[in-house]
Amino acid sequence: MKNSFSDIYSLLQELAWHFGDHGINGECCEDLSLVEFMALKAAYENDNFTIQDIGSSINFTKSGATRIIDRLETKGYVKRERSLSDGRVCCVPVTDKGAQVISQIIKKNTNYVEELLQDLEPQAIDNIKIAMEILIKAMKRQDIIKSKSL
Amino acid sequence: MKNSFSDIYSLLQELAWHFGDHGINGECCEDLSLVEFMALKAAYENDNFTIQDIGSSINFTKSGATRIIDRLETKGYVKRERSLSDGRVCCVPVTDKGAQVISQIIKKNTNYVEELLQDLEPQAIDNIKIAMEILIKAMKRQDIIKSKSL
DNA sequence: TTACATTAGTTGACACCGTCAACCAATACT
DNA sequence: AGTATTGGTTGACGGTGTCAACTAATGTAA
Repeated sequence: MKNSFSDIYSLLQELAWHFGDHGINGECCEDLSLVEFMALKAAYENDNFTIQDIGSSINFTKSGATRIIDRLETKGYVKRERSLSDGRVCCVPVTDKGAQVISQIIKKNTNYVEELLQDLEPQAIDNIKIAMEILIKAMKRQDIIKSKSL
Repeated sequence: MKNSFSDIYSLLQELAWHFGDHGINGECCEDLSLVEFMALKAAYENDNFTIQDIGSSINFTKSGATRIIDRLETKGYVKRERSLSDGRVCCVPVTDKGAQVISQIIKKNTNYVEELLQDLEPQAIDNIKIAMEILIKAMKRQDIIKSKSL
């Protein structure tokens, strides 16, 4: 049983490496690094996300977040808009071009996953999905526990 | 069904992020970055691995590999040894200290996974393991196909 | 044996990237 | 009004991987 955990860890490690910075997602798409993609996705999925929100959602300092938004802005994927209710905060709406690039990346990677798994039984595919959902749920719960204990 | 693939992709993305450079493994252990850990692990698991072997196993150029080995060497985790049969190649044996740090990291992360999953039924844990093995097997097969088609 | 080609590894210059600390401007507190 | 706080930006910096040029060892062929 103990051994199962270490197997799972090493499998996770391998998966993470493959889908991380240095694997298929290193190039990600056109002109986005993985970090930039994650930031863009965060902005895309959360209306009125501020720069610091984006930073903390990807574990960066606020100056790091500023720099990433700089890059995304010069690439035309987001805009900076001062909040009307509070002149300090910057909201970062995603432009049409940004939304387009996001969905393009997601589509491409979804296709990749489909290629990977196409030969499996529907049942097996579902099992994979369920297994990963359980894992991620456990991960998130753990995060909450850790953040409380600080 | 199509939708399952996109779900799985996004779950994979999340997992990879969590276990990647910026998540729990960003700090990895003591004084190793994730990249360094992967290189050290590659050297550890393969006897007589050369510097370029290590580089290609983590998708780096040979000069990148040299730099990583530099760091691992100054930290005392590997040694450089010219091959006796070919004076050009460097083998990179892992020192005792290196082996120790590797097993320490693996242990720590195994514990983390155990913490995550301890409340699950043994059956569920096994399912997770099986699901991930299938995924990785598919991944590797795909890699081979891709490398052949180049 | 000499001359040329190839291969493993190293190094200097460089560009990219995220952090830190100092800073500015807007808002909140009293 | 005056001070403290907060969101965001910027300059300086250190860390890191690449590229191209290099050295040294090996292979090849006359």
